[in-house]
Parts: sequence; C-alpha cells; structure tokens
Amino acid sequence: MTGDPADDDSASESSADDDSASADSPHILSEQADSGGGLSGDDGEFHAFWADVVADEIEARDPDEPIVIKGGVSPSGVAHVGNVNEVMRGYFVAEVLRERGHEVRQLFTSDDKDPLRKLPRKLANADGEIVGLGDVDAGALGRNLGKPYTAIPDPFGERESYAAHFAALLSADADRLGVPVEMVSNTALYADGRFDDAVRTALSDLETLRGTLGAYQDKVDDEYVPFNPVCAACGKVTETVTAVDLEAETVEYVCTDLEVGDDVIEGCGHEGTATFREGKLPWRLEWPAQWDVLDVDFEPFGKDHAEGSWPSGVDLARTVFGIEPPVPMVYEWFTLGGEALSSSAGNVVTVPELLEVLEPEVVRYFFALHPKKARDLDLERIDLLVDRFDRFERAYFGEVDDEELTRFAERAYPFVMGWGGESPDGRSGDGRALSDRPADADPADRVRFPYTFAAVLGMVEDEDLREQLARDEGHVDDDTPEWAVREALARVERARTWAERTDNEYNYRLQTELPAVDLDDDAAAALDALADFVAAGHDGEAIQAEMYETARDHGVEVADFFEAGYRLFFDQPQGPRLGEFLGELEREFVVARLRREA
RNA sequence: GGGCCGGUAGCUCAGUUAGGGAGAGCGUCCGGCUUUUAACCGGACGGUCGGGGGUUCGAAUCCCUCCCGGCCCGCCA
Repeated sequence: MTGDPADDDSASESSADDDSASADSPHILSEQADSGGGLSGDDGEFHAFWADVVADEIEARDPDEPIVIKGGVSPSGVAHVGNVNEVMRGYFVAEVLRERGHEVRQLFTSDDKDPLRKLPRKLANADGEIVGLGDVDAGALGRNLGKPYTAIPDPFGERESYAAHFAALLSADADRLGVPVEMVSNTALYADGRFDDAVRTALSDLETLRGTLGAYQDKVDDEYVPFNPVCAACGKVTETVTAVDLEAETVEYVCTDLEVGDDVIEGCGHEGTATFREGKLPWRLEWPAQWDVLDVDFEPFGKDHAEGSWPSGVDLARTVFGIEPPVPMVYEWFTLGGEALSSSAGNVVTVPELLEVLEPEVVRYFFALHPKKARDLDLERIDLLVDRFDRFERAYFGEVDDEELTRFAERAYPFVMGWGGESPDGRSGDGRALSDRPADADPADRVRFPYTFAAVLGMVEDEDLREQLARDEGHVDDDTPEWAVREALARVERARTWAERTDNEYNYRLQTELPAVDLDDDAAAALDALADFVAAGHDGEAIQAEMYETARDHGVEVADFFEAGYRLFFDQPQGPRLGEFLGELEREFVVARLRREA
C-alpha cells in the first residue's frame, strides 16, 4: 500500500533518541503518535487492539520467560467492578502474549500487610452482596484498627482473616470472568522471607534512598527509615524505627501513634526488636520491591498512580533495587451512572451483580475498549452496551459494513470470547471457556436476541413460550442449533433481571392471577366479543386487527380498549404489541382472562 | 499554582498509527407492517470535531495557545 512519494523514512531514521523525561511516562497508549518515538514497537506496525501495542512494548524488553504480568489491590470493604480493570486489562495483554508464543503468569498482589486505617462503611459478603457494618461483627474490625489486614478476623467469620476474605472475593470475581490469576499475599511474601533481600537493600544505603525518595515525599528527612515494624505487643503497624542492624536483619522500634487523616490510632509505647519479616516496607518502596521480587514485566494501574507513586517507583527501582521498572499502562477510571464509583456512597456494583444482567463476554468487551478513554457504565441503559457488543460481534463475523470496527473486532473478539486469539478448536491461551458449547459448534451460528427484545420475552415466564415468540419474530429458525437457542434464551433471564432492577418500561409481567380491573359495560362487552373471536381460533395477527374492529363496534376508544387489555394481562396501562402477544399464549387462558373468569 | 490524561451528534462511542468523504448505534421525528399501543422495517432531522491561532493545496488528525473535566503534586495506598 505504500509507494507513496510522501513516504519519508528520514524522520524515524534520523531522530536519535533524545530521551527526555517522557521516556518513563506510563502513558504508553497515548504516545504512539509521538513523532519518531519508538513507542509503538520496533516495526511500527499499526495495531487495532491496544493490547498488541502493550505487548510490543513488553517484547521489546526481551523479557525472561515466563513473562510476569501483575495487578494489585489494597483490601477495602468491597470488591467491585473498578477492580476488574486490574484483572481484565492485564488479562488481554497476557492472552496476546500467549498467542505470540510466550509463557505468561498473571499475578495479583493483595497489599494485605497494610494496616486497616479506618472502618469501611460497606462490606461485601462471600457471595459478593453488599452489606452494611451493622450486619457483621463490626467490633472485630473496630478493635483492630492499625493492624495488618491479615491479622484481623474475617468479620463474616468464614475465612482466617479479613484479608483472606477480600482476596477470596477478588479471586472469585476473576474466576467468574474466566480470567486465571494467581493471588499473591504480601504478608506471605514477608513471612516467607522473599522480601528479605529487598528490605536489606532498602535499609543498607539509607542516604541514597533518602535522596531519591525525598525528591518525591516531603516527609523524608535524614531520620527517615523506610520500614514499618508490626508491634510485638499490640500488633499494630508502627512507624518509628530507632536503629537498624543489617547483620542481624532486625530493627529497633518504638510503638508510637499513627496518624490517619484527622484521626490518630494510638500506639502502645512498646519498645522492641523486629526482624525484616515482622514488618513491611512503605508503599512507595513496596511496589518497586514487588517488581524486583516477582520479576514483574508489565503492570496496569489506575490514573491515580500515574503522577504519584509511578515516577518515584521508577526512580527507586533503578537507584535502590538496581532493576528496570516494568512496562506500565495507565487506565482511565470509569463512572457508574455518571458518578464516580464509591462504596461508601453506595455507588458500586459487584461482579456477581453485573453478571446477573450481562453475559461475561459483554463485561469482558467493556474492558477490551481503549483504556485511555473515560467511560460510563450505565446500568439503566445497559441495553446500549449490549447492543454495542452485539454489533462488535457481528463485525467479527463480517456482518457489519464498518472497516474500523471490523478491524478491531477481528483482533479483539477472540480474546473477548476467551478463545485465546484463535478459533475455538485451536485455542492457545489459558483463558477459560465462557460457555459450554459443544466442541463442533460453529460460533457463527450463535444467536443474540436484541437486549430489549429479550426483555420483552422476559414478560412471560414459560421458556417454551419465549422460544416460540423468538421463532415467530425470526430470531430462531429450524436451522438454529440447540446450543445457540439455549444461549440466546439465557439472555432473557438477564434482561428480565435488568427490567426488574431498574423498573423500566420493560418491567411487565404476565399476571397469573386476575387483576382487579374497573370496566364499563361497553368495554366489558367488547372484551367478551374479543374472547369469542379468540375462542374461535385465530392467530395473533388476526387478533391484533380484530381488537380495532371490536373496539369500534362497541363504541370504545381504541386506546381505552388496549389499556383494558394491558390491565387484564399485565396489571399495567401499557405493554408489548398485545394482539400478537395474546396469539402466542394458551388459548383457553386468554379466553378466560378476557372474560374476567380467571 | 504546576504536571499528566481526556473533550467528536441529545446519549453511548468509532475515527487521530499514516492529514484528503465527519461516521455508527441508540434516542427523537416521519413513514411502513390492511386501520395510534413501545418487538420488526425504511427514511429524515441532528455536530462551530471544546474555543482561537498557525503549518498545509487540504487539519477531528500536526504545532502553539486558551477553556472545561478528572487525576496527581500532604499522609496513605
């Protein structure tokens, strides 16, 4: 496609790397356009899927196998969809690398040696349901402020610690989304001695460390010691180290007060000695120490880290730990219903809740979109997201006339579906199957009911009737494989749940009991006449037409007549196209209901 | 105040790699499905590409500047 006289290599050839500070910018997905920068990979090949751009960056480092991709969270009250960013963004990069023939481990660190600093207002139970503090053993938390999460009992009384409870939630969420992650406990890394070298390194040249870290944090003075022992007397994480013994690998400390915002967590005054395994590094050092100890090659993180701990982490990695930091990637935060995610304000949704209204592949699709765009996840209009996914899917199967979308879909869709970048038969990745399709299923045969149509089908409870309605509408035919019908119908339950949760215009339900309806004589007569017509045996289309006739014949406004019908069947003033809908129901039921008999 | 990232139709978003036609879906409006009743189909309306300036034959795209929003620049993570 080249041969264009405007082609000009000189820019890329001649621009000697004038590596400015931007070389360590974590915004690698924003800088592809930088002139002459080698940021989009050696060959400069264009990629429709951002994960390929990141993978290029990683490969350019020529990393040892297995390539390590890490995410991480601090245990908080609720594991919510915001945390899915950490899981899914790393996952897509991992899968792309696996497809390129690399061995990849995806790790997820839980910063569980951090102290509990304040009480969470909301918690998620083992099923991912959000509960308030009043529903749990809040005292188990309140009495343990200042202690590591791993030293605090599980407020639900199920796991060995609060940290274990939280880690189990995240692990379960990753599982639900078909992403294989290895959970790594920071506490365990200390306890196993795997952090020993990192701690010794950090404490061995305090002058250099203070010089480096001091450029980023004002609190670092010539007394600063980057280690927080856990008090042997009270169990809280303390800050005041008075002496370091590198030979013995211990520190002397005093258990002083810990300031947390405006509050103070009181120290007990104990003076003691702690080993390197009986404390922790502060976050600014712990992060690069993790890179070192775990050999991290790539790590995505939220934009809050981009200008704070990332630059200092890069600096510390080089000057203190003598390593190169991993390839970074900043992702934008997304909003929920236009508002920031906030567990305390109740504006959160958990993964299990989300999966009640969305197929896992739709959730995965949301996170396959470009990470640098701030997006809104609107549960009220989740149908829009599903429509977008369906179109994306059709593009993959060559059914959409949109070159750009098709190019993205051809690359990203297999990863979204967990096929590992290949056809279902030749899947190469570690992704887990999202569905239980038979081995010989042709994915092109899949059926997706439009989400709002699925919501309409959700108005009836009977699954066979749902399928019949879908057949009548042409979404299913005799050639549709059984597995495709099953999958398509599964969306109906989700759309139904959505309609109920949001109580929107699809939240109608065929009434099994006769609703109380006020009717005048004309309307009653018209309904009886319609009942006779239905009893005589006519299809939905005929019933629909007859409704207009009947209304006129009995001097009833058409609108009023339809409303009476909706009242009878849905106990609502409106609903789906009524005549055709009634044509699908059991005739005797319809007749009896029209006669107000049952 | 400084730094970083973002700003494309009412809404949700493609398009910026490599300058050349401003796009999709949804919504709205109109029409069709034998005669208003939310599933289906067709059409139309709809945008100063945040504003301004510059480079260019040509800018959503490159450069400068300003505006708006988010994040960071205390502690913590």
